Amino acid sequence: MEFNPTLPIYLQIMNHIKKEIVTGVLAPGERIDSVRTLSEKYGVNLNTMQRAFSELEREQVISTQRGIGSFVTQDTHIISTLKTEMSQTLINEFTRGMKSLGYNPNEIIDLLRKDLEE
Amino acid sequence: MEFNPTLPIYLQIMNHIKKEIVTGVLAPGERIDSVRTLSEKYGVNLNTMQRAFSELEREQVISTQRGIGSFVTQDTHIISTLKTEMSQTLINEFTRGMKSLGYNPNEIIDLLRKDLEE
Amino acid sequence: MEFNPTLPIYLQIMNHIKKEIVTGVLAPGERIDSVRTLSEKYGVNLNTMQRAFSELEREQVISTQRGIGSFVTQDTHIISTLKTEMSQTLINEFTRGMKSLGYNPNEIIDLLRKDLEE
Amino acid sequence: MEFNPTLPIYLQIMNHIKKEIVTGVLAPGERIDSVRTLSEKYGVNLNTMQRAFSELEREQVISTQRGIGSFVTQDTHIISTLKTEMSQTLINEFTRGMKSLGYNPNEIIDLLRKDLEE
DNA sequence: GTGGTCTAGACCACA
DNA sequence: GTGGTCTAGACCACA
Repeated sequence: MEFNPTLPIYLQIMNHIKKEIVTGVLAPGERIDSVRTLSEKYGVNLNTMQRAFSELEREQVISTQRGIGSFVTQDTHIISTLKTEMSQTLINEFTRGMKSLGYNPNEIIDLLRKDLEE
Repeated sequence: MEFNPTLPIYLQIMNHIKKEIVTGVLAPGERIDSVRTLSEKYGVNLNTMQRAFSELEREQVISTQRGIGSFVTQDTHIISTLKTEMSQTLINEFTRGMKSLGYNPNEIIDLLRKDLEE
Repeated sequence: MEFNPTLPIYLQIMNHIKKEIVTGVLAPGERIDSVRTLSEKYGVNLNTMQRAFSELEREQVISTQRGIGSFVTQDTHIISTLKTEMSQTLINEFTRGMKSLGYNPNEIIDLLRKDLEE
Repeated sequence: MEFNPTLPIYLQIMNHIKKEIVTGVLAPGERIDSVRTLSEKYGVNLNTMQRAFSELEREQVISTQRGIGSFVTQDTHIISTLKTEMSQTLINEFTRGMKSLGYNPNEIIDLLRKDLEE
């Protein structure tokens, strides 16, 4: 059995920023705090924050302009795709876990519905 | 922002054993491998495995008889409660995540249903 | 006027490795020296070499297996595309330079032909 | 492997001025801005600009008269030789690069011709 | 100020 | 052994 290692910090930061974009905390086109500012805010090394940013840029979620700063994408299609991807990941983790406990699809939906109706 | 630390290994082991009990891999009343055997099998320190066992015993999921061994509880009520607890944890994580993405209960159920119908 | 900065070392290393792949010095599927070995061979920091590798992997030119090593892609289509891209870059630099000196296409071709016939 | 260091700034400036002479932006015999003026325009140290000028003078591309200023050579033979030298440098870089990618002379000419015909 | 690159060195998971 | 992550800190180009 292999034990769960911690999700790398840069990935946790990426997820956090993505969530802020998907939920509108960070609006399309909005300027994001500088890597310096955020590295202090998150309490991580500058390089770690830069890695998060460069990966987010590679995924076209943000765009960076040297000497100016980084900005949330203005492409709402990318943002909606992001939301779908992130929800799909949650769904997959959930259904995989429930199935490994022995629940079938109908039971999973019933349990979820009961929980949400409370 | 705080980062997710790794879940302590003894808790990961506990969850793994609980899952085996809930899904019937380990039957009610069945003898469990010794702490020593399992610590080698999982590649963890003996103390770590002992901690997992003592916690499981405290939760009445297993019972240990000195000089004889450890056994899965025969109380099926405890086992079914265990299953409910574990599924509830998954449900909570899932709904919390989906809500933080901005989905409302109806949307969550719809997305899950579509996913499970595939 | 802006002055040419040095091409980042990790890009120079990427180009060097790409050239070895395109020319067959590194065969498809062949194992590449470890990042440690190469960082010593090239006299650069381990992190710089890792950056070169991770970018090459992102471009699917090499594939990396944790704990084992990195390998040249076996996809010959990727390799031939790589060759085309690299030659196109050289062609663009050349024609841009010649045109800025005042040569027209026919003159450029003539000069090149005379040079190559020597 | 040795890495490409940045071309010294005075050489970059020399090339830039040579290109302006070869392409006629600076006509034969035309007066060139003073070292002082140009060092500010290029944003470089006065000494750097002086070095560029003294090298250009050594190559007889410009001539300087104390107290009056610097002038582009009136010798069109020198200018045409300059053009040939600069194009030869581009040709050498290009053919060396293409050959190191594995192309033979005929292929190089074909690729260039196709590119220029577009 | 801003982001980009690089070094030096540590610790980790995996095989 | 192998690659992956992270920190601390330096220097750079660009605006």
